[in-house]
Amino acid sequence: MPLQLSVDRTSPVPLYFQLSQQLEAAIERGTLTPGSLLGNEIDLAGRLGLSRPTVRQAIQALVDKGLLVRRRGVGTQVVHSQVKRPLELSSLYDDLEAAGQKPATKVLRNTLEPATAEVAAALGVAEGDDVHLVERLRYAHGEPMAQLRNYLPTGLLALDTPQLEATGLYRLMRGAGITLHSARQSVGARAATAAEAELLAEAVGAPLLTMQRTTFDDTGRAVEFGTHVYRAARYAFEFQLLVRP
Amino acid sequence: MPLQLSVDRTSPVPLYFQLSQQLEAAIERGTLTPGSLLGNEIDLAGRLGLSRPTVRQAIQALVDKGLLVRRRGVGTQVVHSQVKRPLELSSLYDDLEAAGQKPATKVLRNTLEPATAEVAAALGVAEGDDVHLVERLRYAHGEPMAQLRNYLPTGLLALDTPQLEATGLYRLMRGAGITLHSARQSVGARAATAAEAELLAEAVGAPLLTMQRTTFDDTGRAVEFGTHVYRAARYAFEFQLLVRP
DNA sequence: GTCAAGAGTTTGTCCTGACAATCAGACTTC
DNA sequence: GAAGTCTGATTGTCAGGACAAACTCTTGAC
Repeated sequence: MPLQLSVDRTSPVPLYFQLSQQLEAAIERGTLTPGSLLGNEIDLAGRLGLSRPTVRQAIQALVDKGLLVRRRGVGTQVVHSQVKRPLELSSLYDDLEAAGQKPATKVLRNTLEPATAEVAAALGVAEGDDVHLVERLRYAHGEPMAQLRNYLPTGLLALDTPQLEATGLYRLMRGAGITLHSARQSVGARAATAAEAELLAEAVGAPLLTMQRTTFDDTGRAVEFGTHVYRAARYAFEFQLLVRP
Repeated sequence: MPLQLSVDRTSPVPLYFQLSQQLEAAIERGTLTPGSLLGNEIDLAGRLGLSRPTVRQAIQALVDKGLLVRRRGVGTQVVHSQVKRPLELSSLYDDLEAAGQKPATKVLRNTLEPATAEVAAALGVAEGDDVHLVERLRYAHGEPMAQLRNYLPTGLLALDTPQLEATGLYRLMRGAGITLHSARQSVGARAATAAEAELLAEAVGAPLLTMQRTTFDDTGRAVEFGTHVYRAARYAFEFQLLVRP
């Protein structure tokens, strides 16, 4: 009921964003319980000394995140469900780390190779052009988990093997000033080949989860193409998704 | 360059939505080419006889969809990449239909069953309570493609077998006035059991793609829990996802 | 020629105000 | 008692204006 909200007008952080974060924190903390009404926008604006559009912008951000639901004539309610996060472009590294499993990485290859037709098409370069190839084996709890093979255009990023073993590829890219925008993914399954079985300590023919992903930055340039193979017995993709209204 | 834009003020469709749809259509059609500037918001508003907030709302909708990128001091650009759609909560039926493969469905079971512990937990009902069980086999091009098993709480929807064979489950739910809000999914892989192999015309031990999904409506109520099995040789999940800034 | 400063452009944020559409509940009427 | 009807509450849409922040390009200085 108390629900302390306040904004700092001297801060460079936008007002709507401050409000949005405070509301999200209150939901996370349980101060705003699922199903509870938020109180109407006009009052809220008045109490905070903000205008209604600003308050609406803050609320809209949380509606887009799936945390709130608005109903005309009724009000804005906290959605009561196990919303975690609406599927981000996360790396396996981050996923594992978030799950509390300290991931380890072994770089198997880090070279320049001429692009095959498939890679060239995905990255938008000419066939035969040199591209970076990074092949890694990722472990969790000391067990091999996945074989990750990534292709990157040249001249985008310095790929340092020690760094690749210490963190994830996406972090390196973000750190290099590349703003990831979207990705096209394909998730399937197939039986393990002899080489894969050897590498992942599985039997030949064991089911593997496969993922192909092309990632684009905000200029539409393909910045990465990866074909990955996961041990199905050890890993599954978990995600939350929102229906866009 | 011409780019015919106009809004109909007598229409009940919101102005920002009319504009947003026209812009999206122009991008789809190729009239607005990737990388091209959209022209500044003030002018655009003036030319259309709209206010700037309305134009901004229209543009924002497309930015959220990943079709446009805004840059302060530069302008709004059409993102040039193969954006299709940012992963909707789509049913297999819709997916197949969109791919031009006429899907067929055979209902194997449509009964009431007591909920197991797993189903009860997913749907938020008591263990042993009756729930609907719908088991279907889905075909594409006359070939079996997937086994779909769905559990639904009672009293939500009339599950008519002929209707289930004619369309997808999600369409039925939407038609019954249920507004889908979010879903929690898990995608994995495993080897086919003897029963699954028989049903899907695969060999025992063949890799299968598995998906579990719990769907929630906008009140946070679980409205469906499904465990599905796809022939990995015939199907893969394809989707596009956006990085939320 | 190179680098820095400044001007102009464009989006980002925020305000005030107004009316419309929709929903829930109380009220009226039959 | 049941059905329709009205009323109040709340979000949805739209206008117009103002200033701030970030980017690009030109201009100027060295």
